[in-house]
Amino acid sequence: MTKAENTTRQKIVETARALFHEQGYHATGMATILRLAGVNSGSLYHFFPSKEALLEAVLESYLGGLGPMLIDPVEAAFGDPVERIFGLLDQYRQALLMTDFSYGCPIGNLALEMGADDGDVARLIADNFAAWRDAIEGWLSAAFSAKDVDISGLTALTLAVMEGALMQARVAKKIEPFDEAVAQYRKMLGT
Amino acid sequence: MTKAENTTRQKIVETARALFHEQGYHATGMATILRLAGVNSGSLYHFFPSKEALLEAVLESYLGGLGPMLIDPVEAAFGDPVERIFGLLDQYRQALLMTDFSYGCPIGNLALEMGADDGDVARLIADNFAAWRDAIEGWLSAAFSAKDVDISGLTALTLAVMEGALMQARVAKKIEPFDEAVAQYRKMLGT
DNA sequence: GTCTATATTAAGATAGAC
DNA sequence: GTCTATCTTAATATAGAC
Repeated sequence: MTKAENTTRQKIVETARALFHEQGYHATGMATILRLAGVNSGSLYHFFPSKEALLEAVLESYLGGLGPMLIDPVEAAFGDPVERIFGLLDQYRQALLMTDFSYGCPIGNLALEMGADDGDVARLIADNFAAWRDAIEGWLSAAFSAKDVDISGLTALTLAVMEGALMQARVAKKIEPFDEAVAQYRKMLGT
Repeated sequence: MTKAENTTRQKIVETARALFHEQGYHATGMATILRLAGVNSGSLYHFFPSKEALLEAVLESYLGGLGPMLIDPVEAAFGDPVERIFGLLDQYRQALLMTDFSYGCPIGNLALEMGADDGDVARLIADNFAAWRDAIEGWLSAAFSAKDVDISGLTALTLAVMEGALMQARVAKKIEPFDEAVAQYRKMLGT
């Protein structure tokens, strides 16, 4: 994973990632992935023994991309830990607005669609959530460690607001529920 | 809908509701619904022209059941409007514990799985969310109307906590994230 | 690693007698 | 309204040459 990846494999994972995100896992057929990736069946199954294995690779790519794609840019843009949290929330907000409210959290979507799952997929989803938790918990610790604050609880609430506010705005096809929930959360943080 | 429903139709909707909830919509095959409902293909398609139409009936049943199945019992059990909110949250908590953390919000699950949808299904999901919003907003109004509180924003935050806390506990397969998020929310309400 | 062709099963849905 | 039988297409996956 450290050196440059095989181009074909990479193209397959990126195409699958986009389609799983837009349509969901079960609603996406292998044939569609093959067509959009411009790859033949034999190549895909050379790299991945099954559709589920491909999903696992997608989840690994989310895990690997969390830092470089989301956390690092936000940390570079904002020095204050609390503003980093709102910077992250604003990323979601912008994604909602740019996609006419069709954007959903890729991990949250898969988490709810794959609910019953109990194998590597479930573990990778949990790993992704744990990585998000760690980043947010780090910021909250930096901001509130000296005070009498339940950092772990505040982290759980923060993630709940992110996922729950996104879900509501997407369903209602308007930004208000997201903005309102975030505003209440900000007020609660007391900053 | 006011008189007693056809038994076969009812059985189909109930079976589909359970399977869609446990497995998701796309992961559930018509053959499985037919087998578990003990009904033949011809009967199902007599009542519902398509799988999507069946999903719409399921979503209508959730809408119709929200009051009798969830809101009314909670209102009967708790007089205080704030305790009604926590009574509702405790329903989710109990469901999580009783299902070994496989329980998910049926509407939330479908909302994220059906994201791209744009027809009757999306509208019915939005209607369900709106009905939840109305119930919670009513309780929050009763509790805080006299004070300087953004009732609409607090409603959005409440729903976000419900959905987001449930999602986290389900993914982590433990109750802590749910309890922590709810505790922070309660602290925030200042009651 | 990639190609074409194809196997196999399941999907959603329909036909037409009763 | 219900039955059995079946259609059609799509699904995931494989075979075997190159």
